[in-house]
Amino acid sequence: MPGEIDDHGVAAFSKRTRQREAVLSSLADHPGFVSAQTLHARLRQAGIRIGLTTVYRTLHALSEAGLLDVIRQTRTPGHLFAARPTTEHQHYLVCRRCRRSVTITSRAVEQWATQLGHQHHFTDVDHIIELSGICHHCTPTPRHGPARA
Amino acid sequence: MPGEIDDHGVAAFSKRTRQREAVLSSLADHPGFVSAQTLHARLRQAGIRIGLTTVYRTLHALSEAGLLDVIRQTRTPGHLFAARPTTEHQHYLVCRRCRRSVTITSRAVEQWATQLGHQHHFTDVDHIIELSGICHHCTPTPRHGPARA
DNA sequence: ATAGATGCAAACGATTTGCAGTCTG
DNA sequence: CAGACTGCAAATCGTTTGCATCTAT
Repeated sequence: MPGEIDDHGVAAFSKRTRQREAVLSSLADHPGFVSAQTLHARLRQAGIRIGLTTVYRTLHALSEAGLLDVIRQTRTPGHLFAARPTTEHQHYLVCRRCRRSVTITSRAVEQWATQLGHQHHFTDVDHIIELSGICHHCTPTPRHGPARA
Repeated sequence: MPGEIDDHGVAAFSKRTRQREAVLSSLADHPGFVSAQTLHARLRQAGIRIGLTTVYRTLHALSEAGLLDVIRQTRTPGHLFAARPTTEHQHYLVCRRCRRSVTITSRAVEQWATQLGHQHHFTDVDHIIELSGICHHCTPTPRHGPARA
């Protein structure tokens, strides 16, 4: 069968549908983190007919399958999703303002986390590391005027 | 313009009330993490008359003041709060089943996070590290010793 | 044909807010 | 007394679920 579209290696679904293609495609194109709602809006703006529910369900299935990374920020409600760039466990440094993110790979921290689990007799240890800050693009330029502390 | 009083510290409250005492007291007594709702129930069961709203507001104020640690788990909705044991930044290894938690202090990771921010030109870098697993009390298969090598 | 996928609307659960009444400094 | 605090109810908000319909295989 010549000329097939990349399956994205998804075994999380048993049927191939237009909307699931769209979700994967959008996620692949946009490297940053998105909320389900934002993704939904993005898809609709792209002319794709898809329901919010489906977006949620697809996102959920994908992260279950380990194809997505999910993060939550302490003050911001909801989850943020991003396609997992590699098969390796990664973390991100996300800009709180523009949401631009930098991928972090640190075997040291992975090991630290795992070892820590063993030390405390925990099994099935999982870790979530969320780094956030203000990137240089968003750094409030030190200007003159009504200064604040 | 008026001289603003920049209050960074522990001036979260200006009045002392019965319910606030109770929240702080309960938090101090129970070392683990609690959800606002659970804390509320706990307080009521202790015979304290307090509204859920107040619990939320108090918890919020306390964490703003840096007196509490707040974590969120990926699948579990809501936040979990715990009194900050020391003034140092700490992390926790939380059992996903019984919620028992172990306090982790690692300057190495703190530095790693901070340095990472600098490397990527991020300012105001903050990090959230959540470790979870199944503690030995809750291990599904009550075997002796870690079977993994 | 048939199990899986979709989507709308309603349900949900956690958290917030409007507002009137209460209490502390 | 004034402003801070409280609490109920209603409003939000992100997410999930019921259910009837559609569709890929």
